[in-house]
Amino acid sequence: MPTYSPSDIEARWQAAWDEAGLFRATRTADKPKYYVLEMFPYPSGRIHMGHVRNYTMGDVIARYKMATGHNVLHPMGWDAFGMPAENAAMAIGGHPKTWTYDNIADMRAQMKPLGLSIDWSREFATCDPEYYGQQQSLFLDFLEAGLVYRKNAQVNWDPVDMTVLANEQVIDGKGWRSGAEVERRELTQWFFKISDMAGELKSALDGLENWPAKVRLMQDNWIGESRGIEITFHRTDGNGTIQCYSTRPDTMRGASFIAIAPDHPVAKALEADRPEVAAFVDACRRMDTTEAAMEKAEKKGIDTGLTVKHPVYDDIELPVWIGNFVLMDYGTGAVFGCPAHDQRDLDFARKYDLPVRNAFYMPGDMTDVATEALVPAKTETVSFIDHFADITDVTSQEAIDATIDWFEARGLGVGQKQYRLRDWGLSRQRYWGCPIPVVHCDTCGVVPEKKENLPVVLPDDVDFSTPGNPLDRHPSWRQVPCPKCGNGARRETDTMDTFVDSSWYYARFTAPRAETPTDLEEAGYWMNVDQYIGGIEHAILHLLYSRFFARAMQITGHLPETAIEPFDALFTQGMVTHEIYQTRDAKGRPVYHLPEEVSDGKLADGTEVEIIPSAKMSKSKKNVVDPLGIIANYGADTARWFVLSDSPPERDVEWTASGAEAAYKHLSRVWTICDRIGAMDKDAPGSGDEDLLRAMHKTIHDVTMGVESFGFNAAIAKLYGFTATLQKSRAGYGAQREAVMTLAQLMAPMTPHLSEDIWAHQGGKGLIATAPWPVADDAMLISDTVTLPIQINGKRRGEITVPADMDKTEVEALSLASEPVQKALAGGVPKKVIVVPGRIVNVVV
RNA sequence: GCGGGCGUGAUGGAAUGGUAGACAUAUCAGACUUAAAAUCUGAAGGGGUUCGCCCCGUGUGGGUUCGAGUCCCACCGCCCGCACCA
Repeated sequence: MPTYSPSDIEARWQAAWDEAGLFRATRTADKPKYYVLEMFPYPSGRIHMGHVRNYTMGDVIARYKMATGHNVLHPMGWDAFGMPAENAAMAIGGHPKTWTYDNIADMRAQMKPLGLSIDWSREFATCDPEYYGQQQSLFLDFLEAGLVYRKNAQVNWDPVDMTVLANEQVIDGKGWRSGAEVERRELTQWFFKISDMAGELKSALDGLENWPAKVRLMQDNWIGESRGIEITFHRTDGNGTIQCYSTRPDTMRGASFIAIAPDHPVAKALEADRPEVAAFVDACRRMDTTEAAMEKAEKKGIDTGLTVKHPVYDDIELPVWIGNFVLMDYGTGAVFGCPAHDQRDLDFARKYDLPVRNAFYMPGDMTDVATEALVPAKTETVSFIDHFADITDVTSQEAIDATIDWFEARGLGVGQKQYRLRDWGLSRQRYWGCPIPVVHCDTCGVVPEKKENLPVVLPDDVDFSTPGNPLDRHPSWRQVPCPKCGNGARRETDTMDTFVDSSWYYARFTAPRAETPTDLEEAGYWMNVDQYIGGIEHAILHLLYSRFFARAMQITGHLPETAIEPFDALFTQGMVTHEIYQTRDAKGRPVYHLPEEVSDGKLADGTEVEIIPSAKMSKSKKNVVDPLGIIANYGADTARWFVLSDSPPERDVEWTASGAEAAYKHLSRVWTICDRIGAMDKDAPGSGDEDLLRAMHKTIHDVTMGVESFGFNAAIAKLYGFTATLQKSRAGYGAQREAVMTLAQLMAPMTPHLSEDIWAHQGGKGLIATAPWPVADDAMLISDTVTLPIQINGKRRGEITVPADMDKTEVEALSLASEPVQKALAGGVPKKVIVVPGRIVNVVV
């Protein structure tokens, strides 16, 4: 047999799997189903190591589940709409559509050599009219169900991408993709009513036991529940009321002003008659264009001259101010200011000389608030000053609850939960996205497109020579008859946020060619996704939107009731990182070098490079390793083995040339062992058969546990260990053959090609991919004797080997008789002896 | 500021409260070779040693326990998420 030659092996077995149709999923009644899904890729045109790691993990699970008797669905598709296609069209010419489909073809060709157990017959791209047409159909159903609406709102405007962003897409005041400072603009936009489900999306997090706690917590914080009360303040001029939301009604006695948002209706009403108010409101709008500026902006206000009555103390009147810090879209857009117990209110009060009144003091310290607000922790007890609800000796939280009850009982306010989560704005002023299927008619208003007219297909003849939305400039595409009255009308030119596309693709995979968005029977069988795998960067956006969509699809009859939460288990994998190699040019600017240009810390011309610690692979830093190169040199199995080794899957793994080399060496070693065993004398007696088989069963046990618990690195360590044992074994042919075939099976989820080859060489029946997973024999896991460490006062001082089933008292007697214990006792009597059967003996002297 | 996580050899990392450092990398030594590479075998936390062993050791300090990397408390450092949210 020649040396290990992955390129021959891999192509051959991939063909064999294809021919057997091994990964094509169909419904069956005789096996439990298992749906494993990795977050589908954006077709950038090239796969990177992150993809390799992500899909390899999913593939390990899929192949393992297949071997353990599951009916596995493991699909793949393309998250194909989005800005890069348009940017490419603008930068290098061409069309987003050609660019995208060419990339998909390239990437599919790059992925196939990895030998993933994917059902390619279910493949689709979100930019296929077949897919986005169904998405438009969903949109219309959501619209009818009141889950989508249109409103005029302040939106986050990305001035570089020239489009609107969702709140979730604004990071540190900058666009998530362009990095540009986000501006506020007022536009009419479509919104998903995700905020209606805030409470449900939050409370259901508790049920997601197989999600990382971190992701649940991030979503929890993002949804952000607060309990409080909406209190009615009556205007002293008799012109109605102002509603204020507060989480601290217990400080009501200290209320000394009301602050309303610049866009509050009361403020807007004053603009016409009061130029100084209009000027202030206008300044608020113009000055605070960027999110970043808003965060730093000084707290400013203007007195409206209006006053309201204190809801409890009739004799107190509170001035109404407009404050630049009050947000119209949180709570009621109006707050009461209690300077004594809120730092921001105190700063505001000192600046504008408003009264500061304590509602309570710390026990034993009746000092009035001066420059620092008195804010007790929820569990702290404070001394209230003649509190109207008559509370004494209660914690801050109890005071809040009692006050809410008191207000509600008198009809002065209503207890409420308030969420931070806002509705999801989905309109984007882009070409390369799913058209929003509505028509604007001068007589009928906004009219949904008729379902029989779906899909509303993107026009191909568009011009990218100027920035902005080419659909807007298209000569004819917009002109359509109104679906209602038939008169001339205009198509909506906004397209959907690309996060809409990825919010339901998992459901579409269950019936990718259905003529409705989903097929309830297929979805009922395959959903939910049993194991979802992807990056932590989607902890909020994609996963929250998908959870909303699953609920919305259920309401509109597109998913069965069982599929409320789409992803039963979630695993967030770490990135693949690499060192960065840098030199400086004549002007001292950094110049980066690809890993293959560097050896021994030097370039080919001998220049030393500066090594910058490992970071996410990125083209700009040139710290990238191309999977195709690795596969060409070492084969897919080596790449797969490496990305699973060394680091726990949830953590980052650093790609090193030596590590990749080591993976290849190991696979070669396994190959050589298989070869050696094949050449063995079949009848020659061996020695140590039982030891080898015991080690084998222990490995079956450990690797199974490792794969089940996403401990791939630990499983691989055990496989290294067993390989070394097998390599040194002098056991007979039968035992060695059994050992190497089991080794191949245990490695098969990670290195499927090599495993198939070993299996075939050793005369295994059929394909290893379909062979049932080995089961550890419990009897072989228990040995006859066991070596127990002996501790004296908790420190290891020796060991004894005893029969595994030896009685506890006998073990104790033997331990006491052992040399180290005798030495430590020096003729005395131990204070205590602890014997943990099969584990350890501890003697306290 | 609020919420959460993590600190283990030169490096990546193992370790249901039970022999800390598995496995891998890098390093060193040996075998094979004219030599190198490849391959194989072995060493290796720090310090001491009369070569029997002994002492110290999982960020720091305390605690619980027969026994703590693991549990509890405080502190230090790093990382992540959120933040004008009333």
